[in-house]
Amino acid sequence: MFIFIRIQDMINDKPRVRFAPSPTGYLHVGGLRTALYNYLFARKNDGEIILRIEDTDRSRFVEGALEGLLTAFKWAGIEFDEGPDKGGNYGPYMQSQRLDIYAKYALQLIKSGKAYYAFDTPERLEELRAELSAKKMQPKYDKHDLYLSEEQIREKLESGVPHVIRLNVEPGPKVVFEDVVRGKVEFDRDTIDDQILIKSDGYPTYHLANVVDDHLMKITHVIRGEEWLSSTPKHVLLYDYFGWDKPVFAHLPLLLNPDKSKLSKRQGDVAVEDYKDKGYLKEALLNFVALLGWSPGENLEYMNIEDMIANFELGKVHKAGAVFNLEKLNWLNSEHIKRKDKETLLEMLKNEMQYHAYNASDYKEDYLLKVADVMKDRCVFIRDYFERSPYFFKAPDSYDPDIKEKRWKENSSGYILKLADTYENGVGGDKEFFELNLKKTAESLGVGAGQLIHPVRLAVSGIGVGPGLYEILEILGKNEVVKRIRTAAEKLK
RNA sequence: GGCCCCAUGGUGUAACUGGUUAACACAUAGCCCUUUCAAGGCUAAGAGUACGGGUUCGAGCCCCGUUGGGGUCACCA
Repeated sequence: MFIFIRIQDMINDKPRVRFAPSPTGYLHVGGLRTALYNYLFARKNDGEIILRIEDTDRSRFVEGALEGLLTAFKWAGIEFDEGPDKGGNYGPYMQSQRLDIYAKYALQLIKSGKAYYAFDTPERLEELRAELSAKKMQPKYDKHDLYLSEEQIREKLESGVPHVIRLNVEPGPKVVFEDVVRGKVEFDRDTIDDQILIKSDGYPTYHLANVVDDHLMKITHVIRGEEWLSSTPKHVLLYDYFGWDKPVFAHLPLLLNPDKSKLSKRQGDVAVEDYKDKGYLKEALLNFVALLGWSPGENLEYMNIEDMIANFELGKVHKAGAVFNLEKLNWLNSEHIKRKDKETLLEMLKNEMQYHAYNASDYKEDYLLKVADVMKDRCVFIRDYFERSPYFFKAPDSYDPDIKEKRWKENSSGYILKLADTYENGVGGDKEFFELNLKKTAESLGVGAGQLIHPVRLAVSGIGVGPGLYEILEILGKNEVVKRIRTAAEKLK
């Protein structure tokens, strides 16, 4: 880390990082984590983060994919400094719009002998692969067309034989690079394939495009998932062939399924959108995903984005893959809800109402504010306001039979009716009023307060759990309380 | 299979450049609080750091090997 910072200082350049997804139509939570680390790194180090779309596979074109990505990032609150929607000085940021650039650099490589044309048919390549893997050898291109004469090449090109451009990996010393999270990583050159750089449709492959773009876009740190580690030597070779400075590499540990395989759709939700729809707060998702592979130490777990930026260090990223564990995400969600101020919660509550067939305008603002506040310690999701305390939004239309069985006695109707009268005739309406009068009534009835508390809870809420009874009564208000008690006394008789 | 990466309780992580009984959080169990349920507080159980060697006065931290897991080997990214 120190070395990197020094170099930054020397060339007086801010760190520039990028998130470079292929547009699959949705944002993967692993991608979110990668983007987040890039974002945290950029913000922490006063650098810039750009979004670049790696859409060089025409066969995988997905309509509206960019929009989906942008929407997810907007929801998550991750803002890029440059990108296809924002522009910037290093555009275009869609690789499909940079084809001429890649062609130019590929040609440069051909001229220097570091790349060559190849005219193999897919069938021949398939056979070659089959042959090699039958011999238990690494499937690798055999450099067949490297030895074509200039005449032959010109002839084929002129007659329009489909061709690709391949990287020419020559014998030499090991390819070595330093990874911020993993340290020194080395590969023997003969294990590196003559990767296709330009496909027969004229589009570049990832390997060429990302190296060219990272260089041209002045990317200083490449922070990406571990699945890229084994193709990094190809990239390193490209930088060397071009004579360019290499960026700093940091390969992040993978996000795993409970069975420790790479996090996949088959074993659960994988799109950011899914988590949003399930009711996770962006703060919680970000917080959770940040902790998968990184820890600020000092027992810090709950973090908002500012905390994360302040504490983030690439060097502290863990090496091993991390299992995506929903239980902790749930806990963080409740934790983030719990710490929201009630005004914020009110807005969230109002917004959520539409999904539960309620209308925010049917309730007074300060009423909802009290509800928001009193229930927040009991909610893992905002929808829990409706699932755990529906009685704040409508009078109970049924009563939990188990609670009735347990708490409702023969005399209950009479007792709570008497209490309703006391409430109705009393002066006041705060929780002390409800508590005092309940206790007085119990006393005059010669029974314990519990004989009233539990039936009243059932009467006003229909269930047996929730905030303190007197708080519920205060929020509901005297008239509603009296009404609900009388209704219940009748229905439960 | 080749290559590469990884390995601390069930899960996520901590343990300064090797230094006393391996720490925290989630989840689990119990207790306290609350005449409810949560939240909160307290406590418990749960790893001797995959295994085996080595270096060292001393190793979770360093070295070697083994095992296990993962990633990657496309005209996908």
